[in-house]
Amino acid sequence: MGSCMVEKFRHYIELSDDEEALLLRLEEKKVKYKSGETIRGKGHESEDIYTISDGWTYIANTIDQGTRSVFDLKLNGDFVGLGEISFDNYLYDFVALTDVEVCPFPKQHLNEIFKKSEKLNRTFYSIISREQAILFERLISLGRRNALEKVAHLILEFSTRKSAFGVDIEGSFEFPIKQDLIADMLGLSNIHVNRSMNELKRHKYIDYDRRNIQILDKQRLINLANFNVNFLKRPDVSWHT
Amino acid sequence: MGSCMVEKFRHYIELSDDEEALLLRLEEKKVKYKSGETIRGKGHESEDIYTISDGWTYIANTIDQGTRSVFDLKLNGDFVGLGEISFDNYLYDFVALTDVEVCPFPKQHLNEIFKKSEKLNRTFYSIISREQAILFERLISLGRRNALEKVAHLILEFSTRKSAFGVDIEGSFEFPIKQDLIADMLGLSNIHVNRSMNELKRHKYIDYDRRNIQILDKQRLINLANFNVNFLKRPDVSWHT
DNA sequence: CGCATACTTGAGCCGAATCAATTGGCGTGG
DNA sequence: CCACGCCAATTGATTCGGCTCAAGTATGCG
Repeated sequence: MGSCMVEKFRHYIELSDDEEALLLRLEEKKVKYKSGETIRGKGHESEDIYTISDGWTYIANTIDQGTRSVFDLKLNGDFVGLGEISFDNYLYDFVALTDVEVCPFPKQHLNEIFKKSEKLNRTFYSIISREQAILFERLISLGRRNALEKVAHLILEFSTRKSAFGVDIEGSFEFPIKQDLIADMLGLSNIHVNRSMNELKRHKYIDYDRRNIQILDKQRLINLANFNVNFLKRPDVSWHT
Repeated sequence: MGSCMVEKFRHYIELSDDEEALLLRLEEKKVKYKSGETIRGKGHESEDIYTISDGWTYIANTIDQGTRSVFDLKLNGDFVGLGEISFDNYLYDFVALTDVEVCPFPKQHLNEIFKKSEKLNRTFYSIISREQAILFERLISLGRRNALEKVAHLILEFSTRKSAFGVDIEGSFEFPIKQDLIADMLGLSNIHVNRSMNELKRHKYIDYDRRNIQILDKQRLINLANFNVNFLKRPDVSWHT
């Protein structure tokens, strides 16, 4: 099978052969990690950027042995480290949530890409742009939504992010995330996450079991969460035209 | 006086004459806004990126006539719109907090810069990188700090951001921000922000009046807020070497 | 001097945290 | 194939931080 990354870029732009080759180079090396392993710890010096080729990972910060903030999940086709590209040491932990396969590559490869392809350079700005939009929406959740809305919004966010490139079978999708992790993403306690998810289930917004979620009434969920359907849309890379 | 932007870039890198000219072009046009004016409303189509040449502004999102999220303040020398570069419409409001002077310039100017100077291109990645670090720290505040810690952290953040390029006179600095705005940055009510600030004052962490804050015991404040002194440090742009 | 816009303070309430069990699922080994 | 043990999910009781509502006080400005 072709590279997930190349496929993803093809959603944004047309790729020349040279450009495809440049991208393929980012995924030459593949490394596997087991669920729960820290791929790259906070403070660890690293010259590498990563691509997720299979599985789920997350970026987090732990203080005080017990309080953790989870900034984002990184899925198949996402980059990790782009936003920290100018820091010598990684500021946060990068952890395998499921068993994963990731592709580390040196930052220098990016410089080469930037140099050789204006179009790819712009696409990377787009990608960072989208990452920032996700963070902004998370800030809204954390600051101004209650627990039920937070959980609802998160579910919609990942439903959308998954279905962007995968299959969306009747709103049902894989969601192998422990409630503790959701709690640390949303600034809640795991217990309250549980209560909120059960309330969503009880009121027929969603249904779920240990590893799958099904959205039963998407529109009502969107209303509840005040979900902005645009913020995850495919970024535009042709602002030069 | 020279351009603030050029001066700021000089903190990061050496600039050739050509590069300086490219940057100066971004600040050719200057526009003034009065305190409270919306410089560029959410949803408004815009081809422009902005530079702040004087004053304070903020980026925010308002829903429901009463719930607002303020993502960040943008000060002298900051960019606005970089992170939204690939969206046709601005996703959020950009508002003048004090009387300000801003410099709008078309996105196309950036493409030219990226094309002509690898070094400047990398510097822009660095700038975005730092912006992201600020957002991550805000996520920690919103998710896992209590009101007192949130306020303490915010004060330290802006103290640091101001002193990076300005003068830091005995920890006292201008802080013309209404408590409502702090509340909407931290996900609190204005009333609770008030109580928290007064508690910080009562316990001699800080002193303040309507427009200035003075940090009385920086180390104690840093401990309270669990402030990471590194996250705002000058990003590195030489990751290619 | 008077109005408007913050800032301040108090009382009561509520959403979410914490503490404390209990249940259920699943992998492992006997 | 079942029993054990672990870990996540669930449920209940209680507490508490921060919100809301409601007044009152500065501060600045025309």
